[in-house]
Amino acid sequence: MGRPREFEPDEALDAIKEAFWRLGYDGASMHEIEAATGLRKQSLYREFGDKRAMYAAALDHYEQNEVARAVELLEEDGTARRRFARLFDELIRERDDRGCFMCNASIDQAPHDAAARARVSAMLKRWIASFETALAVSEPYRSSAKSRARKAAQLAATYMGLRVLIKAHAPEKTLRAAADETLGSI
Amino acid sequence: MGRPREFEPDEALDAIKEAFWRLGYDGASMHEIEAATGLRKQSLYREFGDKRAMYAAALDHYEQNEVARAVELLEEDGTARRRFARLFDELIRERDDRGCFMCNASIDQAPHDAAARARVSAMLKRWIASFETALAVSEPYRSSAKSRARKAAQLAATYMGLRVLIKAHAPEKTLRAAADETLGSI
DNA sequence: CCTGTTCCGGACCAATCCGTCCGAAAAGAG
DNA sequence: CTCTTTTCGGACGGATTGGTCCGGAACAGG
Repeated sequence: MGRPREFEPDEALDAIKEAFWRLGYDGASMHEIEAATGLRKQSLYREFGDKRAMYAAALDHYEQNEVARAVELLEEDGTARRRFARLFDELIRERDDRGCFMCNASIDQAPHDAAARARVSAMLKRWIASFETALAVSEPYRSSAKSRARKAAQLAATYMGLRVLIKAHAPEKTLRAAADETLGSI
Repeated sequence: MGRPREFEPDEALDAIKEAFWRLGYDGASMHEIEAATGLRKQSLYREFGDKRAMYAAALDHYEQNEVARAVELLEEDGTARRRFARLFDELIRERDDRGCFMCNASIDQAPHDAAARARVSAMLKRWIASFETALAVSEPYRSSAKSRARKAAQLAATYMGLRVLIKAHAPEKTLRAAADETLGSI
């Protein structure tokens, strides 16, 4: 009974995520979010709560989509090196200047927002775990937990660093060099 | 003639930098900056202009101090590997959770602020150039410009990535592993 | 003394922010 | 039709923001 909701919550959340991702928490005013979603603020507040809750939901949405997609990419076939080459190649080819939403959140919101901090922390664990899983298909990483953990940590640092360099508009040659140098050591 | 200025501009700028570094551009209100510097807003506006100009000056101050200090650390004696080990060791030992002011700026201000973008870009170039200089004391990097550029790019990505991981409170073991893995390949 | 500059502290302003509330229209269920 | 719920659009409030301005006190040089 009652008038049915006219929007798709997941689509709205996707637009909210996009706004926060592109503009940051402070940069994305409720006015911007209204424009991005095409919804009025009451609809947004009723559906998601306040702005903080929208941000937390946006981070969750990022994990369930962008992060999950990268994890799947690492789970496709090929040697460990081949898998990471796919990940890094796509990263450099797209050169998404919104950066990594998780990295952005860790810098501009995690210090003030406990909910965001918890989500960043959980997402980071998932990243590193999936790096280890992808490494484990090849030697010596399958046999040696130590070399697996070390290489996963290095790859994680390189990945995050590349995303920062992309955001800072480093030349493609630098990005390629950094990626190739690390990929070659797998 | 006239009453003399009672504060040291460089000390004030240092406090301003600290506030922006710790809180971000939006998080550091003029009220916070007054508290951080111990000065009233008129003194600040007269000395530095508006808030944007203070942020730009803070970035310059960061380059002339923190970045310059790291560059000097890389110019001390030792093999290339030893030099970067010093840099990374200090990074991990301090685990400064303000993060890298340049990285922070590239994420939360560079997209909207052309002056900040230019400073980030210049600082990044300086970083990479100093990495190449430090590498050039050892073979094969002295002889091969190509391997020098590649390794410098990798080290830059690793360094930025480590700073993000530190900000995200990754466990020390992960940081150490990432640093050691890359240092070992120099 | 006089003049010029800075300092303090607060008043003030216009804008923006998040969030709530209202009224009227729309759309489904009973 | 009557309920109930959602949607729209805007008004509204309370807080905060960056920035200006003012008055009086402090401090220097002439």
